[in-house]
Amino acid sequence: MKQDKKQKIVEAASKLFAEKGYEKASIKEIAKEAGITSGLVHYYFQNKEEVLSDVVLEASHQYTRDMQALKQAVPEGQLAESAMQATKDRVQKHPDWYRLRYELFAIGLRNPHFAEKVNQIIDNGQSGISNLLKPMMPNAEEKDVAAVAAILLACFDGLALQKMLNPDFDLDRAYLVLEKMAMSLQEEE
Amino acid sequence: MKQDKKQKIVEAASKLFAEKGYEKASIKEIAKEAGITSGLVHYYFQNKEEVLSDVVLEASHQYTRDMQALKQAVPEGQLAESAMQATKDRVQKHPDWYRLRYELFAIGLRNPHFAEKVNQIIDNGQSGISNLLKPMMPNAEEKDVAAVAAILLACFDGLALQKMLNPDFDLDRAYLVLEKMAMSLQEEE
DNA sequence: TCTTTTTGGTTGGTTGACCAATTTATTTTT
DNA sequence: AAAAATAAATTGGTCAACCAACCAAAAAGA
Repeated sequence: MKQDKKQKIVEAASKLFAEKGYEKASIKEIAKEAGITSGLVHYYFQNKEEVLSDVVLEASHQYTRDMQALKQAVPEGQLAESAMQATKDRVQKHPDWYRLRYELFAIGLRNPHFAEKVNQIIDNGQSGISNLLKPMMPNAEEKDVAAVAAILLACFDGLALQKMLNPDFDLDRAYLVLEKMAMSLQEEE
Repeated sequence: MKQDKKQKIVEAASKLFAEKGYEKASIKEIAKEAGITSGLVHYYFQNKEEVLSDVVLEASHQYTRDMQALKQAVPEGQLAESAMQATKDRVQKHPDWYRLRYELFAIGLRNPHFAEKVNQIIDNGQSGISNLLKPMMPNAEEKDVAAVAAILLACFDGLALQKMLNPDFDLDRAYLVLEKMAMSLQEEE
């Protein structure tokens, strides 16, 4: 029950942070979106920053959950291909997810107090990708696998950004080229 | 003279938008940073959004200028390598530049009114990279060159983000791997 | 009854927009 | 070239709107 309302607040905040940005999303609005009053937000959270903290935490878990769900739903041979496809589809299906992501990136960059927390979101994604990558690069050093994961993650976010800012952007072709680049790396090892 | 003060406002706004974000950087503060009073900001700009517009415009020009300067300063053979190095160095030398960039990305994503303008910043970077790439991929279709440029740009931004959020991130290794990936693409064509 | 949850309204402070008045620069007239 | 007139630049402050934080009291639940 308590968790219920708290969860609703985090969800409402995530949505509004993505839509209007952290600063412009007021606590009253968040409360309204969650179907409660503003006072209750302060009952569960000391201040707005604490709400943001929980939003960041939730965002970092979400990707891990999705990744593990995929891992269990798809045979190992097609895992890399499916992950790539799923990531590409996510741009169209959950633009708010990326909007929130970029909002949090910006907050992390300008607020050292949150940099570490926002970094967890990236780390989560990176280690998820690394796990998929390891079986495909058996001879590579762990650090190189991490580097490739970092690069792929950067591409996923960056290409999503370009597609969202410019609907004419050819996301499919970009992913085709990206796959080619990734594959070439595999053969070389 | 008129341009002098206007330019100062844009510079001050760029700095503060990068440091505190668009919403939290007040017009009074921007004016103070520029060494004037808030009323003058409204003399040159109708509202805060117009200031942001000019900041975006200036940001999109800056990269082009830097790119062209590099093109004239470095022999053609080392151009790709130098551009890569310069981009890597920029993370350490001008973190504010990336902070502003991500702030603008977030604004563009949540504000359709600015999406197109922010997209210009990306397009500028992309076409700059494309020009460097073309001589290296003579047999590739133009669309593929653009795709590679989009991927590289995404990597530059994403890796910079990771380095800034986490100083322990091994940027050098990531760039090493990235170069390897880019090179493999060249050989294949 | 006693505690937890929830409300609704208050408060001190900040902000963007706006403007009347003053100063500085430019042009015109003598 | 000095003086007068006009235009441009700049100030300082006002104002309504908004917000985060807070709290006393009501409602719900145990």
